[in-house]
Amino acid sequence: MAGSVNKVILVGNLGKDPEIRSSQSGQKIASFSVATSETWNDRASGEKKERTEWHRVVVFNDRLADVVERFVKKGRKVYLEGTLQTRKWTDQSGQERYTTEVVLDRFRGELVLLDGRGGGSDGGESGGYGGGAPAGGGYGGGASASRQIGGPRGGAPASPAGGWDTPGGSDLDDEIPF
Amino acid sequence: MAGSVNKVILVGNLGKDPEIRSSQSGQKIASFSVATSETWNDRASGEKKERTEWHRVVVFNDRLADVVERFVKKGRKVYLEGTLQTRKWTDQSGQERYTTEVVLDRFRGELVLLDGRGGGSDGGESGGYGGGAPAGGGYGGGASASRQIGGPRGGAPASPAGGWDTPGGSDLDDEIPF
Amino acid sequence: MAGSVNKVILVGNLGKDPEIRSSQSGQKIASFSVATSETWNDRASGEKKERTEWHRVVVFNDRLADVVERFVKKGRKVYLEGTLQTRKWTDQSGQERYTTEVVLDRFRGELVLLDGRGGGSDGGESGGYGGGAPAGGGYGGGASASRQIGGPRGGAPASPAGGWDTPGGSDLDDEIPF
Amino acid sequence: MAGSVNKVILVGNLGKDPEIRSSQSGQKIASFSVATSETWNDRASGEKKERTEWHRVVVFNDRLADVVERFVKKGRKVYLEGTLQTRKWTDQSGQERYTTEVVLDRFRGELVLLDGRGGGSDGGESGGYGGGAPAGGGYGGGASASRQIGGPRGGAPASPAGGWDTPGGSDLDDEIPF
DNA sequence: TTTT
DNA sequence: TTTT
Repeated sequence: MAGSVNKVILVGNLGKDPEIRSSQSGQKIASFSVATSETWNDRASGEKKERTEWHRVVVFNDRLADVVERFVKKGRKVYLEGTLQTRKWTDQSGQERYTTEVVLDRFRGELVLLDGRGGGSDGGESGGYGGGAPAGGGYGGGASASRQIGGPRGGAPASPAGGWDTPGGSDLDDEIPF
Repeated sequence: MAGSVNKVILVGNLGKDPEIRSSQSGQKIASFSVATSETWNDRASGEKKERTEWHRVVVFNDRLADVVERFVKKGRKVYLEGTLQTRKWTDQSGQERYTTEVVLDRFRGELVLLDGRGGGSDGGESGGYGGGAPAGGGYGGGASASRQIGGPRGGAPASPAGGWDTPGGSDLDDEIPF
Repeated sequence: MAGSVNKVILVGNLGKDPEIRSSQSGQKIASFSVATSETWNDRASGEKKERTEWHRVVVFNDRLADVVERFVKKGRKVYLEGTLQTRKWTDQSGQERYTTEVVLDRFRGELVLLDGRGGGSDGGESGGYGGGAPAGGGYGGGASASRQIGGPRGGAPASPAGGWDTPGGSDLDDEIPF
Repeated sequence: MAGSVNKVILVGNLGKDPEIRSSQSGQKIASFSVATSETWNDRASGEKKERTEWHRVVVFNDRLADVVERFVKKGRKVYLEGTLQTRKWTDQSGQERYTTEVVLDRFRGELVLLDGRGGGSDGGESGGYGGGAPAGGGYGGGASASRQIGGPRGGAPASPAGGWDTPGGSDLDDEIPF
């Protein structure tokens, strides 16, 4: 169908450290669960209530999965954007099951780390994003599925301002042979 | 958890007419499935491929459910925004199952009708949004869960411009005793 | 026009403490600037570059403006959702000017506080969200424009699960006389 | 700043046909204005009111700009996603001015055509998306800034389901040497 | 004016 | 399983 949009935006915390595995072709895949929750005051009882929702997230994207592996830990808060996908599988008893996941793949998906704190209970976090500067990666806290080469956003952002604000100045395009 | 976001944005078409039912307390509930799809050219085979995803949508909101009942039909394209919720249920064989739905409720959710066409195969659509002007309802093609009273957006949008651009003019607040 | 969507989603940090003022009708209005930025490696020079964008945010919503006043300070990171609005005004020289703002109003807009840290350079922050528990307000870190009464999300979230997962159990509606 | 998000989502109609131009480096650039509007019933007067907002959109992305040039016409409804950017310029009188635009660039931005109708007043639209099937382009109504090569979504979407649902079947990765 |  |  032409003309559709399938987008999930979550801000939440990881319940556990991500699982990292590889596809048959060697692509890195990361998966983890993110909790979102909401609180409200029950009108009837006057009590404060809370409902937590767990979201299964799967990252089919080498670069993003690598970011996950290096910087995303249990307890960390992330902003992420992906698509909603339901897959069918068969359980041990032969029954068909369905699982809905938030998928970040090669083409769509964004991941932003939202806190600089350590990743939760594992004090042993080393080289993680939260521990200081990324270990020589230039990872700046945000990553999208846009491109594979050249870092997080992989080049220069659209920056018309440059050229337009500086008449006579060189067009940004000249500087970015993309 | 403080500080979380749970948001789904879909643009897609309904596979069937919505189902309308009532809760025990008399609240109107609407549910329907929305298809999103994406096409791509398979690199290996050179073939054009398509993948369709079906999303289960549930509307727990009297006013929005009413909009759904009146204007949303099979085949129609909608923009909608809701939250992702997974609920547990037990199937006939006593097994636990999980179903993930996009929920629009009293507090969050938006629904926008995106085409003026008839709603698909049912030629008998009468008084529907797609058939021309809404039949005396003032429904303007967009509806949010923000409020129950006063129509789709229930009053006036924030319009500081008015007051600021027209010094001396009456503050919009004066007109909207909310 | 029926069928339109106007939505801005930002995650960024406040450059200064918010300004709080009142409309003629006594409504509280909060405004502040949020910075978003992106970094990339310039392909030509190999240098790391950064571009910061400043967004003007205005909150026309008593309850949300109150949350801003109490918990949102310089340096804090927020998630917010609003609509894009451009207003015309006349400068001192009589020239027409336009300013584009992200507006959270009575009907639309969401604000989520994303860090628990102190609010930046002003060590004098007192009673702020970042400093510990909100001072007797029950503010849970997230707030939407959905309702005025009853707290952040003002009641109970849609929770069909309850009723459905517990056959024979009372409908949630019974518990939430909303 | 690490950890920020700058996102605009619009669904609206074009006020005029887009303008297409080229950067100094030969990159195609498209720009157009999109109207969103909201209607509400004024509580005081009982009148129906409407407020239309115009958004300036600029596409710095060869492929997307090409899609705009071919399929996006006056009156058409589009879903688009971009980033908010304000640029400074100097008017004829030497005064500094600011203009805020929604930017779709090489790295971020999405564009989805939402109606199959003709593009408005120009009855002469030929070969346009709205006139039926795209004229041999494989453009399927949605386009993102994700990649330059290989069509709209440029390959295969993440499709773990395939491999997982069909044990023994070939991993999708095998088919997509990306 | 923020942040990393 | 997270977080506040």
